[in-house]
Amino acid sequence: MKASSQNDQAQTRQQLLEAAGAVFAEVGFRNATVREICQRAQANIAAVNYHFGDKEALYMEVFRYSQEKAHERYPLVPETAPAGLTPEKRLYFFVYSLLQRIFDEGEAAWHGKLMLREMMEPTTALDFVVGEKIRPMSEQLRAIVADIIGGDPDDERVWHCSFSIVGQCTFYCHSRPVVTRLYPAQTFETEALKQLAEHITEFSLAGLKPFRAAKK
Amino acid sequence: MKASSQNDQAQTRQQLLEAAGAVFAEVGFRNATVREICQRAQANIAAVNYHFGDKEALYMEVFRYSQEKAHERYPLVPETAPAGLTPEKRLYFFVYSLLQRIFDEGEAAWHGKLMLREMMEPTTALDFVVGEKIRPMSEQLRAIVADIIGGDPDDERVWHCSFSIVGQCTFYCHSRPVVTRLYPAQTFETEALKQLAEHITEFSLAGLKPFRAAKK
DNA sequence: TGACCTGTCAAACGATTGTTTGAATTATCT
DNA sequence: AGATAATTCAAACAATCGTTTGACAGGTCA
Repeated sequence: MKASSQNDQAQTRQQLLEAAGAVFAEVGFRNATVREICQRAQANIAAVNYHFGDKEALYMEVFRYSQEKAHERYPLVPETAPAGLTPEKRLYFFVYSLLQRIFDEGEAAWHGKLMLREMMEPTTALDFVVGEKIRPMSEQLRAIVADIIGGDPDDERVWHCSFSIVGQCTFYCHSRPVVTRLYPAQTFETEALKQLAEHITEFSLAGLKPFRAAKK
Repeated sequence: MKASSQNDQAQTRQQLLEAAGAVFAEVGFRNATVREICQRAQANIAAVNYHFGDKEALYMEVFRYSQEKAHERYPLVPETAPAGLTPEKRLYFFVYSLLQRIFDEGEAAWHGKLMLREMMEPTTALDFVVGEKIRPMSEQLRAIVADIIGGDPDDERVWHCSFSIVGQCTFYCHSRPVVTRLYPAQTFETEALKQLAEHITEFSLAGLKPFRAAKK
């Protein structure tokens, strides 16, 4: 049939992307095998090399693909939060959105996990994702922090405070195996994430206070 | 000669341990090759299997070995800080000691990096290190936090606050490639670590304030 | 000295990796 | 329908992995 064949063309590529995203996120680039990716995608072993060239090119494509998915699911704060909000409310939205990204269990979860792996063992994909995604998020957060404590978004104080906030969020993901062993009561479903976001926001808003009013 | 042979016996084992520690810390367990370890240790390819059985047994031995090294270099806070200190001072010592462990560049650095890798891809070694090292550190930190905000060290509030503190510390290590790309001004030598410890302590002490006095 | 244990070494083993090949199959277009 | 291009497939490729093997050297104890 015509329809199925047309689908198959793009479908194999798509299935390879999704299967590769899952596998790369689970075991990392080097530990991922082309055979398993093709098996999950119900494609032939040669499919990766035919459609993408080699394993590394597939990896880069997966990065771009997963970034789109993550962005359309969890847009940046300015797009999702009503304008004119207080900086404190904007901080809460930022934290909650970041936690959601990180702990998403579905397809959009690849991006978070892939980024975590990039942080440990950077490849050329990291430069891409830093410039494309992380830097805008950093500027956004630093703008919020600067609104709260005053001063320029490029101040060392603002940088360190924003790192303190992001560090609290990423910790639960980076150290998840440790957290679950240490404190099994901690879960990561929707309601728990909300409580976590509230805690981190409250802790951070209070933590920012001593850094206020240092206006030159 | 007698001496050299006796030395060689233990010496090969020792060199294997140190070489393996370096390689495992650099590229992780699965990506580390027995050939490279033996090459760095100036030993034969069969040396690992002869002295340790297999690659995994070597990995566990490296974990134990590096833990000893790390502990004798950066003992826990109660051993290094004078007793009777205020909880605020003890928190600073805890933060600074943790940062030192994490960013040590020498031999003792293996342990920190190996632990980071365990958190991403846990093996059986993680259970060992959590029970042996991380849990005591967690209890220590939660005792400090409980001293500051009151309540039981097992309160959910205390747990989350201690995670907020540790998260700030580990962030710079977990996300180091991102931090250096985003904010190249950030360095990690002794003086910078001290300033970082001061910032995190100040941020955290202020952040703890809203959680005080919630005594039942 | 001669038997015995310990440790080292080069060589090879089987398994798995990413990639390539050439034929078979399917879709596209005149 | 027939020719052409695109895609899939099983099989094999060379390279690398952890591990095993058997020969060889040196020290110990009878």
